[in-house]
Formats: sequence, C-alpha cells, structure tokens
Amino acid sequence: MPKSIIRTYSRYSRDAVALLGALIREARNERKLTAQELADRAGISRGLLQRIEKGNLKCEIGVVFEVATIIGIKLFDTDENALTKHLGRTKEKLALLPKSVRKKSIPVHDDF
Amino acid sequence: MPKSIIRTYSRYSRDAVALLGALIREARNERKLTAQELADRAGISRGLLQRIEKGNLKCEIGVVFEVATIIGIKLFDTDENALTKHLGRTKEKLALLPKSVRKKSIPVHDDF
DNA sequence: ATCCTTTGATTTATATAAAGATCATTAAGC
DNA sequence: GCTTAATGATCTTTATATAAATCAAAGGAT
Repeated sequence: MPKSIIRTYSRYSRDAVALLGALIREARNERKLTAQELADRAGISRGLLQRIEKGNLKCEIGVVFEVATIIGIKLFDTDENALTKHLGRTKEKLALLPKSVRKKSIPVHDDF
Repeated sequence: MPKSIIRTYSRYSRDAVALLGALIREARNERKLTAQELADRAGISRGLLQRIEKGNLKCEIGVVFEVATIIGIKLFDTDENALTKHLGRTKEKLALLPKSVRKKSIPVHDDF
C-alpha cells in the first residue's frame, strides 16, 4: 500500500462491519466465552478479536467471517446451506455471461 | 504478523467470501462496468478488485463491503435499512448485558 | 470491600497486503 | 479474421495489519 492511501467508506459499509462485530460480541457473551478463548479457537490474537468486535474496517475478511462462523453467525442467509446453494447458482450463471466487459468504441445511436 | 502465521478457514467462511466476490463480479458485468472503472469508483487498484472478485480471504473487510455497496449488493438483509435497524437493536441489547465474561473459579455442582 | 479475572489500550517487530507498473492472454466488436 | 480493450498474472516497493507482550482499568464473584 504505497504512498499512504486514504480510504473512504460509506456509512452503510461502516454500519455493516460494526453490526457484524457487535453480533460477534453479543454471541460470545451469550455463550460465556472470554475474548481469549474465542481468539484461541479462531487462531488469532486477542487484540485482533478486539478490533473485529469493535468493527474495525481494516481486518481481513476471512478472519472476520471465520470468527463469525465459529461463534455461530450465519452470513447472508438464515436458513442452513443457503449460502452454498446460492454460490452454486451464481457460478452457473457466471459461466453463461460474457467473460469481459467492453466499451463501445463509438457512442452508439441509442435510438428508440 | 510475526513468525509466519498459518491461518485455517472453514469451508463456510471460504464459500461466503467466494460468494460475495462472485456476486460483485456478476453485478459488475450486469452493469457493464470494467474492472478498472469499478476499482476507480471504490478508490482501489484493479489488482485488489481482482483478488476481491476471486474471493481472496486476506482482503480488508471494509474495502470488500465498500465495493459490494457501490455495486449495489445489500449485505445481511434484503430490505432497505434493515441493517441499520438491526444494528440499533443489537447495541441496545448490548448495553443490558454484562460487560465481561467471567469463568467460575470453582467447578460448579451443576446438579439437577 | 476485596480479589483477581477480563477487558482496553499501547508498543515493538515482522510478515504481508496493496499500489503501481508491466507483459501475456483473452475475447468483444467490427 | 483483425483489432484492441479488458482481463489475468507477476514483480517491486512501501505502508501497515498482526502477534506478542505489557500495563491499566473495569467489573464479576466472593
């Protein structure tokens, strides 16, 4: 990440990450697990779990999802296996779509 | 990240990230945007967008969510503003819960 | 009220993610 | 079939996320 990149995030994105972190903390408390215990189960440091629960935007998505999964939070869908099914359907659809997007060289006469 | 940490991810987590990436690519194609264009709108490099669409687990969650948001993918819920409402409710609940989890010093006689 | 576990915050060292550039490959549009 | 834009892949540099350790503060349990 060269030359000090400044990132901006929409409110929606910030809320989404914050929500996920709050859900994790809530679930952890309900299950009576300490931060250290959950961190150990996820194979991460307690400090990182702190940042995740706080809704830090710079955490690796894989780690955040893994913690959520371990603590029992269903991502995207509530019913079982819905995610996998959805993934399958999406991949099938992708195979039928154009492999690349191409701009029209000349502005088309979009008449009608 | 000292001493070369090896991370493991559950299939569910990997699928979830892969799904999100696939959804982003699908939406991008439907909207006839090039990778460079979407990357520019998100303020990231094309290379990073490639990794996101490929379902790379090491990308920052904030960036992934931001791209998803920009391209119009609703996170967690389908109906409008559901996320924010959910966040609000969760935060209220958190205020009522114990601030820390504590292990029983002596194994309790869990009799019944 | 006291004890001590849990959590919050900070610091340092290090592994690595991301930007930017470049080249090869693919495939849309003509 | 050509052309060339779009994508895929790789390399280097640099900023930074993370692990680990430490200390302070908070708050259950007794």
